[in-house]
Amino acid sequence: MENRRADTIARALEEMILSGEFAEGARLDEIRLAERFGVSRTPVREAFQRLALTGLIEQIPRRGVFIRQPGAVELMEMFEVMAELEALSGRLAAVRISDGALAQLAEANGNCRRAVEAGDANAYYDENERFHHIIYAEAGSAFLKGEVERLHRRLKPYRRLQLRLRGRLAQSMAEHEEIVAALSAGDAARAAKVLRAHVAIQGEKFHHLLASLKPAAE
Amino acid sequence: MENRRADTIARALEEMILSGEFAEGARLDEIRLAERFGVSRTPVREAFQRLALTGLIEQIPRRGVFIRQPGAVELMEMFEVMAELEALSGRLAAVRISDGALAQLAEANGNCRRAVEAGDANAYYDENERFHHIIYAEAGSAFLKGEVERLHRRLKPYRRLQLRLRGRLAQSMAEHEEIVAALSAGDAARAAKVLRAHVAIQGEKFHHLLASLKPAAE
DNA sequence: GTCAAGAATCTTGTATGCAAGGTGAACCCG
DNA sequence: CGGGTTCACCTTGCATACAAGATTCTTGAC
Repeated sequence: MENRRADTIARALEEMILSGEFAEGARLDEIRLAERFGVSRTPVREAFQRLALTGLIEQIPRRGVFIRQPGAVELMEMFEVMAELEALSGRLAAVRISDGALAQLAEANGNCRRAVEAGDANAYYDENERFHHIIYAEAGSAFLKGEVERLHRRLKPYRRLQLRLRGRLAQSMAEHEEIVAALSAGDAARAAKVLRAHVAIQGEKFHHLLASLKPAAE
Repeated sequence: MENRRADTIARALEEMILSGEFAEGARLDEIRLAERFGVSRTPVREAFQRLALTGLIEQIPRRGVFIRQPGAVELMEMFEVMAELEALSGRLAAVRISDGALAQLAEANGNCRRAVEAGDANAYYDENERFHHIIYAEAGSAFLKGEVERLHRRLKPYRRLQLRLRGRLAQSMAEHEEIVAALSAGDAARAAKVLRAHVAIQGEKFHHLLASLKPAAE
């Protein structure tokens, strides 16, 4: 579906940006990146086009492309939209999920619990990823899956960050239990409600985190 | 924010595709399009990149780009997601909308009513556009606005089509009245519910339309 | 006559060259 | 000495040339 090198570069760049390799507002030098990847400017420029569409970078004509980290307000907005899409996923998955997927969900959740007990935020994070992706898939809507996964990727680093908040792991775990219960019961409304809250609270937590870090921000 | 010519071409191509200028599955010839627009292949290829991201075309490596019209199932899925985003817009707008915007909404709705009485589907369509865009804007979330407008554009031709269904205009009009009432009352839950139904029913109507047109489809 | 293999051609993907626009610095004038 | 203007350099945007892969047509063999 994708160009060979341009695709590779786009993914690599996305990874680099999301992992915080570049400072906010920094300019991305086409030539330097091309040299770094061992290609010409063309595939780098194509990668820029894609990342600009997803909002990771901003292209200013005749000026260049710049790293664009969303501010606290925009992040809240993104989590807000994410919450709705997750809620929809849950509502659909509640009536469509297979027994096998339910078992996988329980397994991922078990791994999550063990990670919480071990205080291993990274392990929790990984299994949490798996947990949510199962729900996306079981919603049975290819389009929704694409949209929600796109936003999921975009919010990845921020979700990870807020997991560090004290007590958030345990709370998140409890929410997961509720989600599994609702899905197992086939209770669409409850699954939607719980998932919406589960995601929305992440946005709020993150907002708190930001506010405590830089009081004069935004 | 955009490249000069590549942006122009992307918009022109989007318009051409959405207006049904190309057949389903047709290949888009870079060279021919470049000649048609009077530019080289480069900006055309950049435009392709963008359209591929929005799902309008599909790029197959070393094969070319092809028109990709969503099938009935995918359209339903898209309307389903759209319904959630509209519902969120309504829920937020209900508590944030200004008096001025409410007046504009009432005005657009009045124009809609006159269009219905005149049986003018096109006029209704235009004012309907305005009506929804006001709600998107009044939700007060730049990110949500971007997402919902993107989907709105994508679904444009299909929404237009289903308006031709007998009785749909009057029904849609009644739904608009309810939406205005909910927003005026500041009733977030009701606004969300009505808007969700208003959009979801469009997907269903469209499905019926397709089913009646080609019984052996999908 | 049909099927398969190979070559020619066409198309995409990448590299590089060139032009236009913008930024920054230096120089001139007040 | 400060501010404004101009010039030079740098970066992006576009065009074109080149390479690699895919398709199709032709040719040959069975």
